[in-house]
Amino acid sequence: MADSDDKLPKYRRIADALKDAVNSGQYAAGDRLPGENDLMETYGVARMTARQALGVLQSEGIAEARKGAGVFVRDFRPLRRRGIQRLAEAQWGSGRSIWAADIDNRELEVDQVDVSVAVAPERIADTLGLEPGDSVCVRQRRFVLDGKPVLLSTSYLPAALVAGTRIMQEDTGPGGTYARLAEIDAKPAHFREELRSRMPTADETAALQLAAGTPVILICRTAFAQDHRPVEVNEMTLDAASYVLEYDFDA
Amino acid sequence: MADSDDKLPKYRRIADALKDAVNSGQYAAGDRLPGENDLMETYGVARMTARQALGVLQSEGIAEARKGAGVFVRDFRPLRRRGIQRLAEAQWGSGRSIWAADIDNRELEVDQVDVSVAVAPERIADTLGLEPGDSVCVRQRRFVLDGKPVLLSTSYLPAALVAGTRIMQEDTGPGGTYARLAEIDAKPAHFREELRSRMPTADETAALQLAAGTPVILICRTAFAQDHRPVEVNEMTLDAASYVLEYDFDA
DNA sequence: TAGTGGTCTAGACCACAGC
DNA sequence: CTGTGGTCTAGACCACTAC
Repeated sequence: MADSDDKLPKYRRIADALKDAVNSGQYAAGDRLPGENDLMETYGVARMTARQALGVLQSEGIAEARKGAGVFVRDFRPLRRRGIQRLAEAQWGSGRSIWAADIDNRELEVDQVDVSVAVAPERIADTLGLEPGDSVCVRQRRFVLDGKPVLLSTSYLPAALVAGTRIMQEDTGPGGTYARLAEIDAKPAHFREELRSRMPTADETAALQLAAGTPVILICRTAFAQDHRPVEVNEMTLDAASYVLEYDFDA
Repeated sequence: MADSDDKLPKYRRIADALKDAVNSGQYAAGDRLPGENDLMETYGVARMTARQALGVLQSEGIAEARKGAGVFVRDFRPLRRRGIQRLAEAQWGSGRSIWAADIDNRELEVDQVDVSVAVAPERIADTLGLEPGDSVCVRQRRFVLDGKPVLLSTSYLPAALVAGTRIMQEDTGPGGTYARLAEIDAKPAHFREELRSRMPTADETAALQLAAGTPVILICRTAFAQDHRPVEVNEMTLDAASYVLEYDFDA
């Protein structure tokens, strides 16, 4: 109701009607919506107009087109990421992975791993307090939930610091990178996370298999040792539809 | 270079060429990009195809169309919001607004204020531990930076708790709502912020004057008193292009 | 094979911006 | 006023999906 369509373009009215139908429960998550041909007939519009209406729902993240099959209502069951508890020393200090703190009885797996050494990009060198041209250990990973990629992570550590440690290997051992840093007198004591959100690039869309209308959340985390020296920068790219981020803190 | 266009659709190639030109600095923020007519001529394509190419840049938040004028490269200078320091008691305890912690020598102003009493929505009643049908004080505000709205905030407090206090007025006085809560034995001691990101609804697009291709960040903050009783829920909607969120914490 | 969405063309009229 | 983007039509061919 309240279809106060003064002079809304046709495609907006059709889109609004579809959205109302979805919100009213007429179509549930996973259901197929009326296709281009259906809309052309129902509303007496041209193909491009029906298409544009369906495009609105896709760009708002409400629906998802599957080639040759139809347009479907998207599901939305995000993972809860506890920003602070997950990095408490009790997590990795006890040999558990910090990623274990993310799962709500669902499986979060590492899908792709790549470890290499390279010259530090300028912004990383700045943050880590390195000289231009210094090398860093680069650890790239992709995380998959229920078969769908949800997170890309690229971690940078000063090569001079971590040379010869298990951090240079694909499997960093119990407690992960942070437990290993603790063993070489570089135990993380303080973290800073910076968050942004924007629409994905084509590369990100491919790597995370993102539906149209899904933003990404960028997290840049810097880990500092007790002496305030930065020891790691971790740049993450999250499928925004797959995550809720939580931060708990005192006044 | 590296235009490895195997079988990319025309509009994607045109879009990629434009993106390269933007990234290489050929077009700076605020510059006008080649219009539909220019692209039709340059690439020998139909109007809808040129249009689709420009649509890619807009939906990725790179460019912004202005009716009757052209398509322009968007500017991007986000505001830094320090999630934890800004809520430290030292902020509001000293009579300063928590919003003062957001500005980087730029003006953040309240644009619209509305204070009312209403029945608590179900999710709010749940979070605040109220019975269904209980009333809440609802404080709605819009914040503007450099003339552009960047943040919508709706704060809910139990009506029984704040009745008769300055929290029910538009101007809550020095230190704001939290300072007033402290005066009635409900001083916030702990906070939880939950973050999501998604594409905006039509209402949000209008209220925040969002360009196409701009996501919103949703923050739901719950404030707890010393005795762990929830005293406020604040739902915020941020223009994602206007904000960087920062959280600092110890291991 | 029939139907779906993805891409593309070649036109059209409109509202709005800037000169 | 001219040019811009916004909307819309009526066709077309393709690749893919499901049956």
